Amino acid sequence: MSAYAPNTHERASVAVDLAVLTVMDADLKVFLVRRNTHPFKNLWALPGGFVQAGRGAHLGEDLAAAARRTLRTTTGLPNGAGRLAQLQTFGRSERDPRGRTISVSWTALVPPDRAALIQVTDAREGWFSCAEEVPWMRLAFDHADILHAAIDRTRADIEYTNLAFSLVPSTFTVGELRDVHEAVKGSKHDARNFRRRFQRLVDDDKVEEAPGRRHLGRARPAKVWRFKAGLQ
Amino acid sequence: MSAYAPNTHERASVAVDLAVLTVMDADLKVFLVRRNTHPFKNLWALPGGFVQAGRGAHLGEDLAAAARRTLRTTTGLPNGAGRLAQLQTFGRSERDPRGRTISVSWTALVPPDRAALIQVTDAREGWFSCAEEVPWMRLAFDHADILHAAIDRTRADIEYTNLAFSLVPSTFTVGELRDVHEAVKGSKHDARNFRRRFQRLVDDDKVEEAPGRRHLGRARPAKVWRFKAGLQ
DNA sequence: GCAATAGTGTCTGTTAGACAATATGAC
DNA sequence: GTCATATTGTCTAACAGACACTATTGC
Repeated sequence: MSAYAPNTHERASVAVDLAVLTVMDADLKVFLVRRNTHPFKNLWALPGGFVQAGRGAHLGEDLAAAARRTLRTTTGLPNGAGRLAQLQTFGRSERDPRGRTISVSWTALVPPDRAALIQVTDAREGWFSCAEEVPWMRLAFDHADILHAAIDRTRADIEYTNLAFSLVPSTFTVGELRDVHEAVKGSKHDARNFRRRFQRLVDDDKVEEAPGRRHLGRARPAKVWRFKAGLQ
Repeated sequence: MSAYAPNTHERASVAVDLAVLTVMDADLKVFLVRRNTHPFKNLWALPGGFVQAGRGAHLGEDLAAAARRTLRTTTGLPNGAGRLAQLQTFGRSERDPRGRTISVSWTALVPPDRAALIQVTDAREGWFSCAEEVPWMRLAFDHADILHAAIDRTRADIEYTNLAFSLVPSTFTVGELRDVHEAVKGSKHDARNFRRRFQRLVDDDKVEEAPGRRHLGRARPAKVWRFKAGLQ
């Protein structure tokens, strides 16, 4: 940034776009909204919004603040209900026919109990299966690229981060945690080997037993656990 | 991006800023330029530039194209001489006193033989040690944050990617490759264990022997190798 | 001979992957 | 009793870390 040369560069609109992900029914799902305005009217899109301008004494919004606000206003979830992480910035000059728009994309991981609270008021928003539905959908702008990047990143990160704990309720069973791994990876885990890795987290005091048991269907009830270490 | 509301968002300048890294003398170094204009005049900064506007039939520059151009014009290296990877986008509203500026930051890994070709014409640009010098320097804008993010990312990625091969010449010795790992990690490796990991790359046909030998000082000459698998 | 780096092999502990049997509760 | 899931243990292969010696050159 050696010189300020307003003639040689245009100023661009800056948007944040969110890949809001959750795991429901052992399936990775993304929250999409249907556009009701030009361009790409009636196509499904990632929820997003423009970074707010500063007015008066205000200096304008942080990128992270814009992402938080967008998650809040498009899903109705309170701040902090999802884990936001900056993903990648997309800026192809033709990506928005209205004019030069830079999209700073984020992943937002939402636990399923929070996701269930999102009021799907009409047919203009909803959850879609990343494995079954999304590959057949045409998304607005370059949102298909963004979504694929988000899924790839999540898939890579779940191996060596605590990200999976952002996709289960605050207390959970080993089976629920395994479902999250399997939904994100798209492949099955050996339940015994998974349990052994989980046991190491217990031994390392990353996870503790929570009161109660939980059982679905007519199976044996499972112990309930809570993640202790700080998220991240 | 549900609606286009020009009144509620400002248009921002979009810059690319580059953490140009190389390993020289077994030390991780970054290329910095000294600003000769307001703001932060005379402070050291990452090389950067604004994303070019479209004019006439041109639609304006891609973000990656802007990064390539900035690397070329600030270092004199031809396109393709460095490995560019998008890092993170910084957008604190007060990060540039001239007005709202979004910085899409990149790491550029340059092999040392290319880095040596960069003409350091005057005292307004040069290579600085990330371990010895950078921690004591005040950089322009939030470039210290960007540089730390670049170093952290490089340090994390070198463990499980082929990134190190972008920091050695096209043919190299095992010792040179080990120097790169040690410079990036900031810690020593056991030469025997490192050689064993390297041997696996040879067995997997990722690396092949190149003609000749290379020796520095009065030590035994080392075999010379070439990375076979495509970069990345 | 001395200094300096290149190059090789062993032992041990950790981890992942493959694999089967028993336990518990709903129905 | 049947069904469905929870829970536990063994064997093997791959890999990392610690560690010592010989080989080859310049001086």
